[in-house]
Amino acid sequence: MQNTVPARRVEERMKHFQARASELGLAATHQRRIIYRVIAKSAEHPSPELIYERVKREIPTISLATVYKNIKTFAAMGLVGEVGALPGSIRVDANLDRHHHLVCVNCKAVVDFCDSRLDRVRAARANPENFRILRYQVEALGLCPACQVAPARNKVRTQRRKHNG
Amino acid sequence: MQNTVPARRVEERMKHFQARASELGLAATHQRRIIYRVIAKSAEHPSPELIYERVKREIPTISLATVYKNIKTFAAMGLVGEVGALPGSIRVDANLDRHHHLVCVNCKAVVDFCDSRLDRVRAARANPENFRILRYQVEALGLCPACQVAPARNKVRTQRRKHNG
DNA sequence: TGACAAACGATAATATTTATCGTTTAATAG
DNA sequence: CTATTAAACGATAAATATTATCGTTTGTCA
Ligand SMILES: [Mn+2]
Ligand SMILES: [Mn+2]
Ligand SMILES: [Zn+2]
Ligand SMILES: [Zn+2]
Repeated sequence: MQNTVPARRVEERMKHFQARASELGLAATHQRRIIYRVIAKSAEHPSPELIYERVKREIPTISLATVYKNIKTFAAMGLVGEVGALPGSIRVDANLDRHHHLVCVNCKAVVDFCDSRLDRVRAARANPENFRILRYQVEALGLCPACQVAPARNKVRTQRRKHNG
Repeated sequence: MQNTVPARRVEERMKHFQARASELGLAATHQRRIIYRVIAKSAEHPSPELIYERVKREIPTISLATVYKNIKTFAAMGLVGEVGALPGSIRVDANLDRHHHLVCVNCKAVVDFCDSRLDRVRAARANPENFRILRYQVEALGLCPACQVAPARNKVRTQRRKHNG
């Protein structure tokens, strides 16, 4: 249930990452490659904390600060997206294609939702506040299959644990 | 520029709040009335911190914990909404009518966006993940008028300040 | 008006994110 | 290939955001 992205797609993303990083003058350090790969391999929109946990398996000396710094750097450069639909920690997205999200209001699972009709969403009238609208983002809020049968308990944990014994 | 709701509307909301609170067996304390009124008077989707600042003007001894506890209580009972479009602190919404939001990606301003076409947003196909979709939520991300001319600096502050001299 | 559950205020604890700073390392010029 | 150096890293403190705990106060209802 790790919601893994196909290896072929992961390699495509790694190639794109290396190419764009090079163009942007972003040093391709070992840490950055591992951090990005962890993000690219996951379809679950992982939190910084979860990314940190997984990167630590490959680089036990990695610092949480390094993970945060690089998530922010990647996001600022458009190499990853930040999903901010729920309160709590941010969720990171390697999928740069136009898409929307299914969000479980119970366990906070976030799943990609590709749908042509959602892509075409636009307001009927110009907004009276005169915002310059850059893009529309749709969230379909509801319950994931697991939470439909057992809506009581919350499955996703984003929190750090002091003692992980 | 306080983005104030008309007094008539505020009084309607207060009436509704009192009625629903009574129905729900929620004690109508002085603190709760003031906290709710602060939320009801604002159209800017204030953060808990901002609500706390304003409530303090009327109840200088109010605790930040009381403000948080009551925001959560109100939200759990459906008396207010929580807007979670941006990272950082949550934003509280007294407007319970069906509506969407304009969000400034620069200063994080959140403005109500009522639009019939957005209300009718639905996916073209059933979602392959079999979520039970409860509602669709649309955010129009862009730049508010102020940030279109001066996109550099961030105007909204949600943060506490240690020294407020 | 008194009893009691609920709510409050103070504050500690936890969770999330960013800043600081000394050390290490990737990039590149020679 | 090595020296230089700006960038990145790791450790950790600090800032910010939210929740929990607990003793005191207050609203509710008999
Ligand atoms: Mn996604
Ligand atoms: Mn609103
Ligand atoms: Zn769920
Ligand atoms: Zn703005």
